[in-house]
Amino acid sequence: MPSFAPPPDNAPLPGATVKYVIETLSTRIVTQEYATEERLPSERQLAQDLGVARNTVREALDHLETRGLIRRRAGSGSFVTYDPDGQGEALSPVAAETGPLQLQVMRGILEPEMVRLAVINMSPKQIEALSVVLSKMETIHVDPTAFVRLEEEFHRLIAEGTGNPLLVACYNLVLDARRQSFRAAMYRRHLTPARIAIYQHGYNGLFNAIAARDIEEASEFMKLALIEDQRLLLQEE
Amino acid sequence: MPSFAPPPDNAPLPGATVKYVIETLSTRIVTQEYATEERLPSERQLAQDLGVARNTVREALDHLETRGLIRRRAGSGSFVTYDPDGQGEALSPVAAETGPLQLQVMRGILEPEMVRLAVINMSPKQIEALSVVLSKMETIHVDPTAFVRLEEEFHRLIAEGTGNPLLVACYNLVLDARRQSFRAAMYRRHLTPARIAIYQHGYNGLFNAIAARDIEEASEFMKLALIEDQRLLLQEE
DNA sequence: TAAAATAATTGGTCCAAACCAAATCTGGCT
DNA sequence: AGCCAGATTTGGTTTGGACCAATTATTTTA
Repeated sequence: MPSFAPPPDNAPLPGATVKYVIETLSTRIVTQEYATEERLPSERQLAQDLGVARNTVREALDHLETRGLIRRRAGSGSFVTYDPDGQGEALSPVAAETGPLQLQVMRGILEPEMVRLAVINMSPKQIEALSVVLSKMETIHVDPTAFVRLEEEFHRLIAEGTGNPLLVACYNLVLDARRQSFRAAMYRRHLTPARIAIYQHGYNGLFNAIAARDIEEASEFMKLALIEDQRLLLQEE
Repeated sequence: MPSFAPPPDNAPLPGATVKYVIETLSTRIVTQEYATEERLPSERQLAQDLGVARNTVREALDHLETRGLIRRRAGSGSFVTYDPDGQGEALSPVAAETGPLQLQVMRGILEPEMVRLAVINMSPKQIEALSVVLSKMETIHVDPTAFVRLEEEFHRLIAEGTGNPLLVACYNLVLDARRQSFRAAMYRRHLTPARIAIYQHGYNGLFNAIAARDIEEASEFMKLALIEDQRLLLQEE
């Protein structure tokens, strides 16, 4: 008989160990805990540290490699290829032809519903991952590039929290377009420290609403973040 | 020291076992030794027959699944999805892992808003194109495959009618997933002539609402079509 | 000191076993 | 017949261990 209570967390629950490792490592990479070009610990070491079998670590690394976050060399090690300042990241073609207004429209459709689904479906572990990203965000006060990157990770985690692969795929397109828009905005120095502080406050509220499983509150915060982005992206000068 | 003699073959040589299994199985599938829709032997059986571990068989099956040759259902078996009669348009990977319920959720989010934007933005020429597809649909009374294809075209035109490339890109993913779901539904002969007639009536009303620029009416018809699809895709037998 | 041999480390591949959850099959009951 | 409970089968996940091949570090040797 299945129990109503959520799975007893903290240690990876059966059937989700690989995902746990993927989450853990990709977060460390995106947050530059493992810096670009850096060698990450050996598979055997990671296995021991994370308390899983080496096979499991390998599966996770396979995933990271196909996602282009790392590259592996036999006998040498696994190296971070993910580059935050990736000028060279190939944006999907749709991102190029999507204007800021069209982006906002699409986000306005997806995000409020997305966060509702996420609030309902996110596991404690996923919420924990969210909090990790949030706390990293709170340490940033100036660097717009780093902040936007973490913001994106935050959004991605919410999308994945819905458990809907189709929604995740769609939202990835949205995030691509968003990244492109923000690149221009950062170039114009619109993302000032003052603005960053505003965002931090908003995301903090959003996270608390999610953690408290308050659907409407979370949806409202999501809309506020969207409006804030709108101010940033659509302002003309 | 490497030996001059060629590797003692017949049995897979070390370091190429997975490839050997992939080769063997994909050949059997493409040559229809395992026919389309047929269930192939269980993983444990294959492992024994081919003289390898079940793990190795699984790795090979993973590969075949991502290549779209087979589909696996826990507790049921692995089935050949490869269809030599070229209909086999490669579905995007997300379509494969999207369940009918998840598809419905995503459509419920996108379509009502999408049709609103379309009603506002569609040019007379685009509406004309819609009417052409609609009249083609009305000539079909039996053939589910042809009808579904036209239906998809109808939806695609609406998406393009929004003038939002990002939305179009997202909705293409949705249509991919929808096509995959409908494939199964058609196989189970759920799309009967009676149902087709119901759809035709609905699409007719939807078109009239769009042509009349009646936003709310169009959105309502769109929701009705979605509910009808829901009946078709989520019905159990 | 420089080159060569050797050891240690690292990712790559494969195997064997155990357990889970979903789906299916089976036997007995009404 | 029809239904239901339990045994069985099937894919899904994870563990742990063994060996290989590429690389790097270390030691030995000329």
